[in-house]
Amino acid sequence: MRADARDNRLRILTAADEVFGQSPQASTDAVAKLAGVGIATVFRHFPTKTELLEAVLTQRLERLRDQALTLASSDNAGRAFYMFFSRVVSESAVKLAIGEALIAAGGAAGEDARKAAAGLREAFGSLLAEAQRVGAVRRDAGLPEVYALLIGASRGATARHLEPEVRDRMLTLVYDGLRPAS
Amino acid sequence: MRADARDNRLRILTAADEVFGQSPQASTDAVAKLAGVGIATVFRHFPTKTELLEAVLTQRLERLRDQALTLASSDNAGRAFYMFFSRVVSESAVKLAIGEALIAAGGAAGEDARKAAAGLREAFGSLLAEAQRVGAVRRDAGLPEVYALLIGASRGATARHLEPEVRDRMLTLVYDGLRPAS
DNA sequence: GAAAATGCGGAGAGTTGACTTCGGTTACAA
DNA sequence: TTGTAACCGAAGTCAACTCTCCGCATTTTC
Repeated sequence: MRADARDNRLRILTAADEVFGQSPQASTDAVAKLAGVGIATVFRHFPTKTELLEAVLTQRLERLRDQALTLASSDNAGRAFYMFFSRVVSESAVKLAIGEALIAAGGAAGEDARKAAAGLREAFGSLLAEAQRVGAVRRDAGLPEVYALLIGASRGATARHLEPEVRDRMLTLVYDGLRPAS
Repeated sequence: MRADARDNRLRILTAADEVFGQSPQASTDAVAKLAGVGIATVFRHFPTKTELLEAVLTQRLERLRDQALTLASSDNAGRAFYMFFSRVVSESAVKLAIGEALIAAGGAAGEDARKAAAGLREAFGSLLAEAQRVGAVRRDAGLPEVYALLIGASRGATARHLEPEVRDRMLTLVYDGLRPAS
């Protein structure tokens, strides 16, 4: 692979992350413009728009998974769990919007994105299990519902440009529901 | 207004609710087909697609507000609050998707929809206040964060066709966070 | 330093969807 | 019953967007 090609691919991915982050239904033109390349170049690297969206989504999911894995090796499992939860809610809102655009556009998510999503879910599961083991999260809470709550909280926070204080108070409510009954 | 015109308008609204409920980005053609009228008829009643979406959304929001008001006159404020919360989460998933499509399409929501949304929020606020008065919901929870939680839970439930049992377990977590510390 | 191969960019083909036009039809009043 | 005004639907316009073709530039290799 030629050096300029690899370079362009990276530039396109970065630009796509930025553009789709702001509006997941932006046109491919917009991505090309921001990346400073022609439209054809974008389509050469990512034959369809769906594949481009998927690449961006996969990248974001993997980044989150890595953060979860890093936190999992922390010595305070409870803190790690709640910290990751908060981080996802405040930062990853965009990712979910992209995932939805992808599903809406291409029907089903591609193999890579699916695998990345499963990886993230698994990493989050480890975090949850550890937090439950040390008594920071109630034991009767299963991964499916906690994960749903994570996604919901993220999307609720995105929906209307929630102010940080309101978001934090909302998370307080969520966390109080997750803690073991004292 | 001629009788057939009023009739058609109603048929179009019903069809639009159905079509946009399944896929908010459906074409106007699809709505016309389901309503059994020509495309021009749809555009005569709703000059732009945005207005059609807004009409559907407004209708749904008002329906929800009416349900909230009905429940508010119940004699068990706590039960009324949690029942409404659950109902919104299980039923209104679609409405949020429509609202999002509207915002994505038209930029800002129209006047009618905005007013209907405010009405719903206010009705929900009454429900919350009553529930707090009788001690069914903790007093330090404000309307903004509880409303954000409502929206988030709804959207989390929509995101991935959540199974009913998982959804209920998620709501258990949310409700435990909302109850006063025992 | 030049040939060969590979990547690049802009113009355009093809499709999709919002919105309009116009001839024919139907509801309502006299 | 009949005139007319409003309404209806099919076909058409127009803009936007995804994806392709082809001449040109750049990198690589000897």
